[in-house]
Amino acid sequence: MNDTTPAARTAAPPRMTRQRAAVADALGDTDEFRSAQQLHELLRSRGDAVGLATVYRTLQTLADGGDVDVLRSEDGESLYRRCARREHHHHLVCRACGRAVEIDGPTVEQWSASVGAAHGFADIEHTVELWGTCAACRATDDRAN
Amino acid sequence: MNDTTPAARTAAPPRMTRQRAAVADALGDTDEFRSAQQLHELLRSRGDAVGLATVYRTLQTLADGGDVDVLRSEDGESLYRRCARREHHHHLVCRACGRAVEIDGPTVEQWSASVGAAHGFADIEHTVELWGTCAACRATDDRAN
DNA sequence: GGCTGTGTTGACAACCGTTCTCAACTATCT
DNA sequence: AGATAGTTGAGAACGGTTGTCAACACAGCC
Repeated sequence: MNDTTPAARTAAPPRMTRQRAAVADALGDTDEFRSAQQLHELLRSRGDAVGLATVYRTLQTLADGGDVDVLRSEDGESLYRRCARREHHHHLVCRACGRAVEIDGPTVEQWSASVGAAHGFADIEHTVELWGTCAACRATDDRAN
Repeated sequence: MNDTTPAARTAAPPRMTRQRAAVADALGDTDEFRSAQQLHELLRSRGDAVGLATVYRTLQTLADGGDVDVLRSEDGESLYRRCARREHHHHLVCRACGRAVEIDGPTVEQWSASVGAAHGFADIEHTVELWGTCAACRATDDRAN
């Protein structure tokens, strides 16, 4: 009943590949939330192409490990970004370019827990995201008009 | 330059049909958020079937008119429900059954506006939803174990 | 009541983001 | 170098949603 691997339970020793490095690198560059498809395209245009499926897989892995934050755009697309801090936080995101600022919802955590309890709900999670148009994008917009 | 219709600008006089009534009725029944597909199935099983496309269209119309609230489930599906109040509010939603309670985020409105302004963002909107498991669903769950 | 004309419907195709499949590939260990 | 097992990628499949368009049915009119 003894395992051949020392780590026993965890079946998968992760492996460093060009593709994973490329995706991680692309995320490291920016403070903007990016979709899987955008990243796929970005990598392709950079010259080190990575299969779309691999981009999705890698992002999912990174997200599971807490290395990147995921959120859903207003039309349901998943957006990814590497945030400065790993602790729970929220975002103020630009609808147009994806640029984001990490913010705290000071009272949100406690509030959500107590509201949940008050109504007999358990395992409370909360979604708190702010959307807006950043100054840079507004400038671009004005110029276009 | 005069129109044949009295209302001029608004090109579309809405028309009451069996289908629209059925969808509205199905929404009136419950305090649970339901997906378009669930409603479609519900109507079919009730005997007064409505085409899936029509369900989607009707829900969209109702949502645009502020007659139903829409939110995205954790896996991206759109969920609809007729809420008691039309004013802006948030929800505490059961992950399992969709049952929802309308809640206020007392300080959220002001907070989001000021955070947005502080970072030079305009047209701020916020997404604030609470997810949990309601008492009834926990009971069902326990019984299953 | 019947006519008529325009908003509405529904079966089906198309779309789009995402996940699955599986044979070829390659990082890693020996 | 060779063996092993995790990884990749092209393309198919999937699931929710929207578009298409000919048949249909409300609503006003005769």
